[in-house]
Amino acid sequence: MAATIRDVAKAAGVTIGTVSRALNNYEDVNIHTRERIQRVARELGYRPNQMARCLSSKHMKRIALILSGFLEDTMLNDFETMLMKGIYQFASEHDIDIAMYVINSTTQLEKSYEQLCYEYNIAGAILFGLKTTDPYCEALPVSSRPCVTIDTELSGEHISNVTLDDVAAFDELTQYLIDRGHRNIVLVHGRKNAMVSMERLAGAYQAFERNGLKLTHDNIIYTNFHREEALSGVNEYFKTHSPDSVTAFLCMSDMLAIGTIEALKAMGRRVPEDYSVVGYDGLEVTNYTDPKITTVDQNIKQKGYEAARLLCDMLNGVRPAQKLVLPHTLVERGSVKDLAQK
Amino acid sequence: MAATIRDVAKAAGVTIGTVSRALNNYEDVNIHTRERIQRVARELGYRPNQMARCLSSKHMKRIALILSGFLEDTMLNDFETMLMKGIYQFASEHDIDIAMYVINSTTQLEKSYEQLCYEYNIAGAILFGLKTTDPYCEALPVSSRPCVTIDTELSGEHISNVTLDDVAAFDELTQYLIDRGHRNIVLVHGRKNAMVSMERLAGAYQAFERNGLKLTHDNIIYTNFHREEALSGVNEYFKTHSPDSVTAFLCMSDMLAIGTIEALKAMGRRVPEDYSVVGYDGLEVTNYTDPKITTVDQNIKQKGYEAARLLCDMLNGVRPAQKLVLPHTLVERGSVKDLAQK
DNA sequence: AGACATAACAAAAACGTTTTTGGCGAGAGG
DNA sequence: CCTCTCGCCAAAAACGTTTTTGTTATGTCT
Repeated sequence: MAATIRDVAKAAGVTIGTVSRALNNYEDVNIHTRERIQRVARELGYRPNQMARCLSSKHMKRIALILSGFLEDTMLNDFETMLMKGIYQFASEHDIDIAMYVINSTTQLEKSYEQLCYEYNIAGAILFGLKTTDPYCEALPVSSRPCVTIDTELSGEHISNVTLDDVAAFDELTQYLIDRGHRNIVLVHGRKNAMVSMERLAGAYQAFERNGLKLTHDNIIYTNFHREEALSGVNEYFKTHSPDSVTAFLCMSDMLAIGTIEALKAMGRRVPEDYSVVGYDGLEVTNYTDPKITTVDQNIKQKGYEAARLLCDMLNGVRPAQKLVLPHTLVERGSVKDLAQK
Repeated sequence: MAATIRDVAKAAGVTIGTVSRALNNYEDVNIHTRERIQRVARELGYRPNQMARCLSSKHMKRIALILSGFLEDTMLNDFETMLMKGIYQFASEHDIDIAMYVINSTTQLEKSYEQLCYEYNIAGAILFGLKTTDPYCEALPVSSRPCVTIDTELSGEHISNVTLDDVAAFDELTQYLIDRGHRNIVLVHGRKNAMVSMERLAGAYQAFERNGLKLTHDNIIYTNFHREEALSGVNEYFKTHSPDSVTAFLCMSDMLAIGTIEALKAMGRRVPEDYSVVGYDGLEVTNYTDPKITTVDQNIKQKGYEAARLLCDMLNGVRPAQKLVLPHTLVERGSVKDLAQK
């Protein structure tokens, strides 16, 4: 059986309170005693039980990563994984441990945010995957626990958001196509009521307007972010439109771009020679397709890292709640043809 | 503040002990009292604090997922994610919660397996990513805690393994190529000392032998499982071999297949028309490449699910430690040409 | 009727920490 | 010499549960 604090106390000839204060580097324990205790603890291989720790202590609570919709098959594994890598990267660098909980819209109804936090002694949380209609979106702003939402805009005294400027990024992506001579652009749209879709639409609209182009229902293909829908959507599109009515496809996600390219190839068209396609997200997979897809990298791993840092800073009171907008990166690969270039 | 067991006790006019036994459905509490307590608990939104719970109770401990090497950039994100999905799937179905810990070879030295388990009240664990040289590989067999290793063969009284028959699967994959008329096959090899590489090599060797083919260093390209190494490896290969000295590339992983295809394409060759390529793992990404890659699906999600189930069964004493070999699936896609077919 | 089992709960111990409060001796200031 | 502070540590309370042990009333058997 592993050593407890009591074993250390007995071996060092002090009480458990002194051991605790010695190991936590309190001031009021003599330097010699402290060192003796630390030596004994090391010799016994003592490690404080974390359960007991955060039970007793007021401020030794845990930080959590709460993932919503993780189990639903969105095909976007990369997102959560990258996020987790960023978060655990920070955690390992700062020797903190984070607890992960997977929830969904249903479990949010069964167990409130406060209940969840209380149940697991959660001092602060990072939340990802929240839909605007989710119950937790109402609970977070009124909670006294600091939290950081990723890709979800929520305001409150103790809420920070880590996002990127989706509007600007998508504007930039659209402009990128326009700059390369594309005037007839079809937008492959994501889930209609999703916040991200709305923002990206706004970005596209903004760029279209600025360049005197029109964005109408006629040149939008609607999907729910699934690859297959882009595939069938593109096929549908060409049933009512001539092949040369469009030169580029502006997709709201990489997966949609993959579906679009697949459809075009199946029709015997080449990318980017016949049609240009751009994606959005910066998934690893865009490196492995043919052609490699030009996309906007969301730097999701960095998002995770920054979210973790922000949360810890908030918990330590060294940084106020804030809205952090991370930079995005337009990654030029090989799926776009420059029409201007002769 | 959330309700504690004391609040429930007071509101129901009983002691906390009775509340605990009532909520945990013990026999020795009157049916009426029990129902009253449960009603009060519901009204107060009471949820037992899990930290306190597993501190006090002997058998209310936690099950853990211990991931080694998660933060190292292996580009195999899909693996861990799929695994986690399987595990959390089981967890959500059975209302148990699992704690995740990410470690690596270094942290294994700093904190022993037993210390880790004691520190976090872990009753049993699922381990993934263990290298054969890792310290935990010696600790697990002598531990009294049940555990399940995934893709790592370890024997011990309380150790189960969930694996697939790598040898047979790779044999089957090799035979698949041979059956389609391929005689000149180049093996794209993974990390040399890795267990999985050795097993897959054995499978390939076995199939080669059976068909009277020779597997020599001359037709093996060595890599460390990285895509770039396959890419450069294939280029190197053709510097010393004529283009028609080979018809198929047998890759030990999907990533290697992706790199191989990329190299071939860059040389102006077509897949599968000029060269056939097969992968191994069944990553989602093999669906998005061009051509889609024929591969062996490891059913990693199911591995996670079964591992979780097995561990729980072991903890509940309803299933002994065992070596579980899950089925694999050869997935035919479009990266192999049938030479026999005219 | 007396001994004894049983149902149903109360009371208290235990889990392993952190934190608060108490106490004692030594040195300092008046 | 008396008090006051302070360094240092012991003692005990607290965290929120589960589990063990005790107790009381009620019934059952001989």
